[in-house]
Amino acid sequence: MNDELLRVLRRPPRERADAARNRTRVLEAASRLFAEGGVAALTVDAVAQAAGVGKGTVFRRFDDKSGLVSALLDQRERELQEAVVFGRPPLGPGAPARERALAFFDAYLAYLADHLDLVRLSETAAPGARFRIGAYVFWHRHLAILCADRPDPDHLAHVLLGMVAADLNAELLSQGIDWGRIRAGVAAAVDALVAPVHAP
Amino acid sequence: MNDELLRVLRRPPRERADAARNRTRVLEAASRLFAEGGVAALTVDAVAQAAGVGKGTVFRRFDDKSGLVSALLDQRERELQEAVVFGRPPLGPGAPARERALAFFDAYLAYLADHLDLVRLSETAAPGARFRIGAYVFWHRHLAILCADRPDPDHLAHVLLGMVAADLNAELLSQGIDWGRIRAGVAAAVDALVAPVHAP
DNA sequence: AGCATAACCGGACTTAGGTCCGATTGTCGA
DNA sequence: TCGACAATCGGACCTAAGTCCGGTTATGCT
Repeated sequence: MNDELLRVLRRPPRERADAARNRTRVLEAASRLFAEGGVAALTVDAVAQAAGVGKGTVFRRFDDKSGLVSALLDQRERELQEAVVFGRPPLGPGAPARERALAFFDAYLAYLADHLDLVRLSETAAPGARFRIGAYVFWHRHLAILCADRPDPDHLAHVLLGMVAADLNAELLSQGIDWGRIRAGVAAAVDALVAPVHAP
Repeated sequence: MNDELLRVLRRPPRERADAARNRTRVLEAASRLFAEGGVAALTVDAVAQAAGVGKGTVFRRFDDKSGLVSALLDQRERELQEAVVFGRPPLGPGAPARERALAFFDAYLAYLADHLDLVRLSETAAPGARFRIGAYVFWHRHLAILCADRPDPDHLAHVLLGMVAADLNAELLSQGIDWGRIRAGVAAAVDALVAPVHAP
């Protein structure tokens, strides 16, 4: 039982070398397949085969397909997150809440426009996947803090993020509503929703 | 070619008796399976077998699983639609736009609370299924008309409907946000978004 | 260096939605 | 009543996500 105690105290052993190598292989293979054939070519079997790895390995690393695609998007999303936390106003700290929110949605829509297919895949691979992605939780906190003076910031933040759901915006585009209208519409809504409670 | 002409002019032949009988059988089987085992029991194979019908038949009638579930919900949804078109204010015609919108969301949230699992299934069975359902198109028109004086009623109506997406609300419930908070939050958002443009 | 252990690997297997096509059967016109 | 046509039927088949488990290998301790 001394052994057990020691094992608990010991820091978790670092990732095995083969595991790390396989992770990068899988991500590279996925990236290449997507570049060549779009989302249609991005099946787990194809990725595993292209990476020279078993299917089980992919699922152990990334949990599910949604996780794999999220990992592909991770880099870009991280940049946006850092700009929000450490960047200059109005995206970063320092600007009034409403302007920060507007800046965030502008930046996020640009990101979405660049990666709509992949984001959509990561959000719809499994029902409810969208809300489990780390980035979603992050954006939700950010917006809830910006709306702190409203009656229910938690709910409002979810509603705001609903406007940038990949599925919705893919549908809007297919209906002929272009990114310009989307940006304008989102900005107007943010303006109306994040405004401080108006005194009558 | 005379034949062909006649065939075109002739009204489309009514649904074959066996086809109609099978449709009701499938719907009854689906309804029973759901009552007994919830959404988990609602697989297409199980429904087909319980209805004593081949799998192909189910798909021919209802296109896909989403269509089957939508058909199950059709009755209830129709009642709501009729109340909106022919009912008394504030849900029906006659009340100011903002009040009609508020009444609609209240009624829809009640419907959603009663059938969350099924609605979720019908909305997430296939990516983008939500927007193809007839009812969605109907609600979208209704709301766009109510927002006619806003800059982009089309986009705004989509954003408003985003608040009652089944997936989102299932997530909110699982996070401990109850229907009372949801109703209040939605009402506040509708109030802010549907308000006529304020003169500065 | 050698060994015990735990993590990792990978492919066979399961599940479920959706497609297809030969066989069947209802419907319409004569 | 009967025949031809077209819609319908049904189950075998396909695809793709996700699970499982016996074999393998890196790791860390002695």
